[in-house]
Amino acid sequence: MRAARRNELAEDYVELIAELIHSHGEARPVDIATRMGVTAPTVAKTLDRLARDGLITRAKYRSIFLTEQGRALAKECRHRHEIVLRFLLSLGLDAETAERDAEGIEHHVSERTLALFSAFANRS
Amino acid sequence: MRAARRNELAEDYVELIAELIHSHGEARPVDIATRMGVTAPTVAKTLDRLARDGLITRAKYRSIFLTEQGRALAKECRHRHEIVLRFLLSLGLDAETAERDAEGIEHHVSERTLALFSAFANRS
DNA sequence: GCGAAATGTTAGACAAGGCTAACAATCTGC
DNA sequence: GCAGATTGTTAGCCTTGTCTAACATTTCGC
Repeated sequence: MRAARRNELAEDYVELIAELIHSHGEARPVDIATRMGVTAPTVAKTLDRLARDGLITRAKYRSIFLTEQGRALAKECRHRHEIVLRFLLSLGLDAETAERDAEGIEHHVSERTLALFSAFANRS
Repeated sequence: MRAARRNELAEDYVELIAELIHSHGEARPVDIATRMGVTAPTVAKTLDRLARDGLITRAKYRSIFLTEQGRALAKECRHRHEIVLRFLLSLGLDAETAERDAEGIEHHVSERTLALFSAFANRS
């Protein structure tokens, strides 16, 4: 039973939804589409999957809410993202590249690696 | 025109094929299936796509060859993989976790980050 | 050198993640 | 408070990546 593999897309959506709610007060599909660089129907279909998987709740033509589970995932993702980002910056990477790379890397670091990243960023 | 996004699966296959050719003298679907943890038909279909994309050549019931383009990609991937792996090890990560994380991370590091990883591994 | 085992292929199903086209609802500025 | 703009949804298509079932070929042991 390997499984439990990270669903990167779900993590990115949930993280973004949390961020939109925080910064805009609500998460609307149009903003998600813009930020993710996909079309509105793609967002709609993906949101349906997230709802099916219990990460969000939504109603037709209404903005999106995170479930308890969604909030927990978003928090965990943000935490991982922060550590990877701080680590890359402390290595000397420019802010823009650090942000881009962090988004790719954050889904692939083990707990152990994350701990080392965190320690490195803190001590340097 | 964003595009040119890395095809992780293609990279993993090509890297593995190069490795199998190097270590076993040839790359056979059965070994690819084992190493990738997928079934034989999945490998067959993926190999067809790689052939379509000009990365490998193959003939029915024969082992697989990399094209010039495939070899170039394999070389580039191996190079990236090596750097990421050495970097993680030099950070103090255990070999097994380093190998696993490197496989995930190698597809997401920019040239710039790679250079920093390399420098860090060399100086420490 | 033949029959069984191993390997490879084909066919067909399915889910995810993407798109365009067409339509429906909501919001906004007079 | 209505018309037009914006936003959201639905339908339908496509590719990728995965599987199982069935069949074909090659290889190996004797």
